[in-house]
Amino acid sequence: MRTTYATKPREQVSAVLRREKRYLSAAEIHAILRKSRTNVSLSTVYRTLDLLAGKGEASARVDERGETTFVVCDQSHHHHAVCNTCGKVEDVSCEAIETVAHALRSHHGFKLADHEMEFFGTCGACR
Amino acid sequence: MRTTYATKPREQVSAVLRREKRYLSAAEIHAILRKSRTNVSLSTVYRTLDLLAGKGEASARVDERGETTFVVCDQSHHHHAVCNTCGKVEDVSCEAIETVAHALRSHHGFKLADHEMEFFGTCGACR
DNA sequence: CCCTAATTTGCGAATGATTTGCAAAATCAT
DNA sequence: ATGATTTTGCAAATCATTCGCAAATTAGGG
Ligand SMILES: [Zn+2]
Ligand SMILES: [Zn+2]
Ligand SMILES: [Zn+2]
Ligand SMILES: [Zn+2]
Repeated sequence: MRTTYATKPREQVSAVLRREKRYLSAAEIHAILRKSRTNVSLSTVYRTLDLLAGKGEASARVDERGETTFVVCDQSHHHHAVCNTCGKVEDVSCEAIETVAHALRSHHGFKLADHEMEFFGTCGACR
Repeated sequence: MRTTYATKPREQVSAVLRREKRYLSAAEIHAILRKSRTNVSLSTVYRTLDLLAGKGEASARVDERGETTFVVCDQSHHHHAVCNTCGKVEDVSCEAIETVAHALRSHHGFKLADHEMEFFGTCGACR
């Protein structure tokens, strides 16, 4: 039978993501856990991140250095506004896509199936 | 003095991108060149791609396998519509962002500075 | 509780894409 | 052509991520 265990290491990785609310790499999460004397192996961090991403509880993004980073994430369709200063990520609802879909179809003959969107700027707290 | 030479290998890598008009990894470009008996080392393909991306003549994207891929690209701000069937990439002008910027500011207190957007679907030729 | 089966962990080794160092080859301005 | 400068190719080094496997944990009865 294929069940998934709720283990301590998994909860600890997940807790870091929920607390930080910003994109973190496996190595960063591993370092954060270490600092609080919580020993979770890097492999387990990687495996847990894959798990969370698979369940849609986290979403991934490759940063400029080529490292894959993760952030806790709403299950429903939405996009991310990332603060350039503090790194915090806010969920943003997806509107205006209907308009774009229509323009794509009529101007390019392109039938839109999916899309990705991400915003960068300065969040309210950092201004 | 810091000049850039227009060399044969660079032109050959660039030509592949201009001809294919789809996202290609360094390895794929290397393979395509090989097939046409054009010998350019993989290192040079990598270095040329970095160069093109730096000049804004190509834009990069990490595919689902984690490989960085490149496509020839207009210098001006725009987005990409990628065909799920043939892979061809079309440049799409950026509209509707004014609306989004305004909503981000009023609903989230977020000051938009930059954004990324990418579309996936079926192009006119593939329907 | 205690036991067993199923799943997960941690470690170190393997992988695979990208980078780097350096001598030889190519390019460019004179 | 000539010499200074930049680029190339190759092999070795990096570095994030994945894997294999024995030991440790978890879930669920009995
Ligand atoms: Zn902020
Ligand atoms: Zn959307
Ligand atoms: Zn197509
Ligand atoms: Zn835009």
